[in-house]
Amino acid sequence: MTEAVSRPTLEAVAARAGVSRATVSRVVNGGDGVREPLVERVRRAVEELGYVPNQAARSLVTRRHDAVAVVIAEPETRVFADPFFALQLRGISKELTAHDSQLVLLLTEGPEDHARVGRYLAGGHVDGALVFSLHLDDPLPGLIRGAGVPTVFGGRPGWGDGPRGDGPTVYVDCDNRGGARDAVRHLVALGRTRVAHITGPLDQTSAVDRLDGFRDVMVDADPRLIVEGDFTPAGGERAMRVLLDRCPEVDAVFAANDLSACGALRVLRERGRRVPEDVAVIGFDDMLPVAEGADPPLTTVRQDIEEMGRLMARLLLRGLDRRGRDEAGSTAPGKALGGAPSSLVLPTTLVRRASA
Amino acid sequence: MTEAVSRPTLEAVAARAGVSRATVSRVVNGGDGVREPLVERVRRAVEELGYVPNQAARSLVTRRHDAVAVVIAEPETRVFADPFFALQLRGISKELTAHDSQLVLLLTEGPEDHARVGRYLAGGHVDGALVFSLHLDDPLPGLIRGAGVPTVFGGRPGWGDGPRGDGPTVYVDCDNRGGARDAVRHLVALGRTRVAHITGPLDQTSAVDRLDGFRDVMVDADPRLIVEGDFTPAGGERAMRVLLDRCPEVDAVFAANDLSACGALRVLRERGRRVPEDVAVIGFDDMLPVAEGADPPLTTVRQDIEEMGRLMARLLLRGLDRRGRDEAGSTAPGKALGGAPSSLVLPTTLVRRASA
DNA sequence: ACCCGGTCCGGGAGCGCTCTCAGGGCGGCC
DNA sequence: GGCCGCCCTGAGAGCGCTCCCGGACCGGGT
Repeated sequence: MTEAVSRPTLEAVAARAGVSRATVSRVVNGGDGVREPLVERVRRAVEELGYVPNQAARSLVTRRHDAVAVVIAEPETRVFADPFFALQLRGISKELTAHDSQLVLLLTEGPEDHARVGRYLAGGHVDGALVFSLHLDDPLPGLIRGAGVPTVFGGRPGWGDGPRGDGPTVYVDCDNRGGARDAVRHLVALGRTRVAHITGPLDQTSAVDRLDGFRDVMVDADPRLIVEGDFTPAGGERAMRVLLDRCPEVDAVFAANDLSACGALRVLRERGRRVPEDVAVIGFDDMLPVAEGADPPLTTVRQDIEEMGRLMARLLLRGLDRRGRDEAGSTAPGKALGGAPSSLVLPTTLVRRASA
Repeated sequence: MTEAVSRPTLEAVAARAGVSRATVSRVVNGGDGVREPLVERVRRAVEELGYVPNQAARSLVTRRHDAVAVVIAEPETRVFADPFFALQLRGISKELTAHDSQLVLLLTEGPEDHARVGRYLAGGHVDGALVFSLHLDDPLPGLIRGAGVPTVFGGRPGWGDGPRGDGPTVYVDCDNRGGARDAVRHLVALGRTRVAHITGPLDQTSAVDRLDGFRDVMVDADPRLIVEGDFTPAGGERAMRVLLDRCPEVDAVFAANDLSACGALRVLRERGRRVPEDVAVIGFDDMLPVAEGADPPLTTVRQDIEEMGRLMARLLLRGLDRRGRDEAGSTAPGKALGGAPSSLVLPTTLVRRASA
C-alpha cells in the first residue's frame, strides 16, 4: 500500500536549489525581489521534487486559509432536491477556483446543526462565508454575523437591506419583484382580466417579493385570486383547485415558481381547461427540465442562477481583498477606489413558451 | 468593523485554568488520563474564553485534516442540474458531520481542471476523496489514484472491479442491472411482448448495466427495440420516435432513467398512444418531482441516493480509521477484524405508479 | 577613496498545536 | 517502614511555513 511518502518541504527544495528557505518561499509566492536565474533554479527544484506547499503550515502563520464556507440551511428536503443549489454551487465553484480558493460545504439539517456551523465559522477555519438561508425566522444568519466572518448572503435576507450590527448586509438576489411584474404585465397584455397568483411560502423573501410584484400590477386584485402555495407541485395543485372552485372564470395564473406552475397545469388539464386558450400560465425560475418538459412548455421568468453564485463569490473575495489591504496600509480611500461591496440584484427575463 | 480579535490559544486556556498546555490539549482531545477536577477546571476555562482549537496548527503536527474532498467530474451541465448530486451530497454531509469531518467540494469543468484537482489531492490537504466520475474515458480517476489518496468512488468505475495499481477499487453503486431486470420482468408479467429499451449514454457504466439487465430478461430481444438515449427528456423523445417508427406495435418501454421516460411519455401522448393501456412505461431513479409529476405518474426503479452518499462516506472514514490504526500498531490482523473496505451495491425497488 | 542608498539573499524567530519523556506523588506489598 | 511501580502532570521540541531584519554586494556621487 503506497505509504504516503513524506512530502518534500521548503527546506528540501531549498537544499536542492542551493538557496535558503526564505528564497524558495519568495519564489513560490510570486517571486518578487528574487533575481531571474535564481527564480529559474528554484522553479526547477520545485518541479523535480513535486513540491506542494503545506497549507496548514502556511495558514498557521498567515492566518489566511484560501477557503470559504458555503452554508446551506436546508430544513426541507424539497429545497435541496431542485437544481437551484447545484447551479449556484457551480457558479461559486468557478469563481473560487479562479482565485485558488477552496469550497467547504456545510449543510444544516436542523437547529442542532446551527451551533456546529456557528462554531466552525467562529473557529476561523475559513476566510469568509456564503450563506443560503431561506426562511425569515432562521436563526442561522444571526449566529453567523455573531461569528464575525465576512459573509455574503444568497437571496435577500429577511431583515431587510439596512445595516444591522456591524457593516451592511451584503447579498445577491434576482429581481423577484420586477420579474413578477413582467410576468403579470405579460398576462395583462394578453388580454387576461382575471389573473390569479399562486404564491410561494410567505416566510421566504423571494415568495414575498414575487407577491409584491404581482400586486404592483394588479393593484386591486380580488384577494380570492391569491392563494398561498409552497413551491411544490402538490402545493400548486392544491392552490389551483382552490382557485378554480372560488373563481371558475379565472383566465390566467402566475405561479411563484415552475414547480407549482406544473401542479397547476395538471389540475387545469384534469378539469378540462385548455392552456393557454382558456387559462394562461406563467411560472418562475426557468428550471429547464421542468419548464421545458411541462405540457405545454412553460412560459416563465428566468433568473441566471449560476451567475448569482459567481457574483456572490466575487463579492466575498473582493471584500476579503479590500479588508486585507486596509489592514495593511492606507487608511480610508480604498473604499472610494475599489468600492465597498454592496448587494447586487440581477435582472430577470421573461421566457415565452407555449403556456402564455 | 469588528476586527477579528486574536482568538484565545491553548496557552491562554492553560493560564486561566492554572494548568499546562499539555493538559488542556489532553482535555480538548477527549480528556483521557486527566483527573476529573482538572478536566472540569479546563472545561470551564475553555467555555469562558470561547476557545476553539486552531485546525491549522493541529494539522501541522497530526497530519490529519478531518476533511475529505468530494470530486464531481461534470463535463455536462445536465448531469449536475438533476437532484442526484444534491441528494448524494446530503448523505455524504450527514455522515461526515457525524465524524467531525469537513466536506471540501471540487467541481471540475473540463480537462484543464483535472490537473488542479490532482495537485490538490496530492497536496495532502484532505484525508481522503469521494469521487464521482461518470464517463468511461475520464482520466480523472487515474490521476486520483496516482495522488495516493484513499478514495471511494460513486458508481462503478469503468475499469471494472478488479484490483489495479495498489489496493482494490472501492465504490458504492446501486444494483443497476438487477433493478433493470425487475423493471423488465414487471413489464413481461403485465403480458407485454414487445418490450423496448431506451438506453442511457453507453459510455457510463450505469447505462451499460441497465442495458445488461434488460438483456438478461429479453434474451432474444429484437435489436431494433433498443435505442440509445442520453438520459435527457429530449433524448427520450428522439428515441421514442425512432421506436414508434421502427416498430409501431411496441407495447412497453423501459427507459434507463426518469427524464428520458418523460420524453417518451410526451411523444406517446403526441402520437395518440395511451399509457399504460397501449404502451406501458417504466423509468429509473425515482427522481421524485419528475416521476411523480409525470403524466401519468411514472412507475420506476428507486435507488436510495442519499444512502449511497452516506455509505460512501462511511466506507472512506472506516478505511481511514483502519489505516491509522494499522500504521500505529498491530501489523496485519486488523484486516481480519475490521474488514477491509470493499465495494457496496445497494438494492433497488420497483415503485408502481400509473404508467405500468 | 569613502559613504550612502538600494537591491537581493539568508538567518532566525515564532505561528498554535501535539506528543514524547521525565519527574512527582501516592498506593500496595513485602 | 521502605521500595517498587503506576498514574498523572509539565516541560520542551518541533511540525513547515512566513516574515522581519541584518548583512553582503553593487553603483554613483562627492
